[in-house]
Amino acid sequence: MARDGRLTIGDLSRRTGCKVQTVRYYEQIGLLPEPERSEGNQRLYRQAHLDRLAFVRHGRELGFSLDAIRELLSLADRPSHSCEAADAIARSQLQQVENRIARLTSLKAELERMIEECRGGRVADCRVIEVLADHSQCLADSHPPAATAP
Amino acid sequence: MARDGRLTIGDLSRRTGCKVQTVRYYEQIGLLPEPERSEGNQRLYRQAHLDRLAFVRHGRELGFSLDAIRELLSLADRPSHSCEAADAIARSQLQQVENRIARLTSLKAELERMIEECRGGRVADCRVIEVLADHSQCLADSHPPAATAP
DNA sequence: GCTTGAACCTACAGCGACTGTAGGTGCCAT
DNA sequence: ATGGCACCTACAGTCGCTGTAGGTTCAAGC
Repeated sequence: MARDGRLTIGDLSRRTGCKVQTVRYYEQIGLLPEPERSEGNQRLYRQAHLDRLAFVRHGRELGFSLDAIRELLSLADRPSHSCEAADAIARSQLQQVENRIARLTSLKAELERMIEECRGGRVADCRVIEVLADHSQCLADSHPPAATAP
Repeated sequence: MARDGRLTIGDLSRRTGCKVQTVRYYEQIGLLPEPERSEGNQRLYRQAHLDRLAFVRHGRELGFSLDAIRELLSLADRPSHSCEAADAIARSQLQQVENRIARLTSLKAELERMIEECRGGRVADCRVIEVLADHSQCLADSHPPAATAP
């Protein structure tokens, strides 16, 4: 830790579990304010930066987009306002999470069915390949794209 | 449909629900073989291309990565081999889907808790903001990054 | 035969949310 | 003074598409 309770970017990174590059990225896109610099041009952060970064990370862990977090931050900066907007953002996030769970649950069922019926023989008889090749055997709904890996 | 049962890229697109650009993209990354061309340089596909594309799309709907699909395709091309590898890919995919469901379920619980306790007052009292600001109130596990939108 | 307009072509930029690399500078301990 | 790590900037790459610009081909209608 730098003197006067100032934190280097590495300190910030260790305390939030957020990579150094990601901190710089957040600054670049305007999610974190530019901190002071040392004489040698290194970033020096204060507690307020740490709090703000923790807020961002926590939002990300809850699946909020950076845009949603940006909006939540700007709401948090005006504490006397109504929290209707924050509530709406959270509700929409909940809705999306529920949709994803539903979709993944049906994928899970189909994957289990595929695997269950694969008896470890030759590829020609493999249900995994067969099910993929023939959509008509499929329970899952069609076109919407699958979730990407986290 | 072009003559001789050949399909244009638009036909392929309509029959698989896969956008024209995406078909060209799959060709570019080597997931689909280059088809013949007409005299005017337009792609002409056969049934085999349609089957292969349907396989790819179905795999994507089940959440497989393009790399996993590439491997499944190469297995499908050698039908006399053991299907052990295909089974392993499907099992690993199932594992990932289960992990995502578990993670999303705990996010859902925390979002519900946040929303439940937000009584629509001022931002200063808003649980949504408060929970985001204070990680110690959190039930969700920490560092792994949140799922991205599907 | 000619015109129109949709469908096709290539090449490339952009999305979100980072992550990694190259090449250089600062800082601190020994 | 020197070693080695942490820091700096700038930019490219990841995944799986999607969109755009600017041009060509095709089929149908007149």
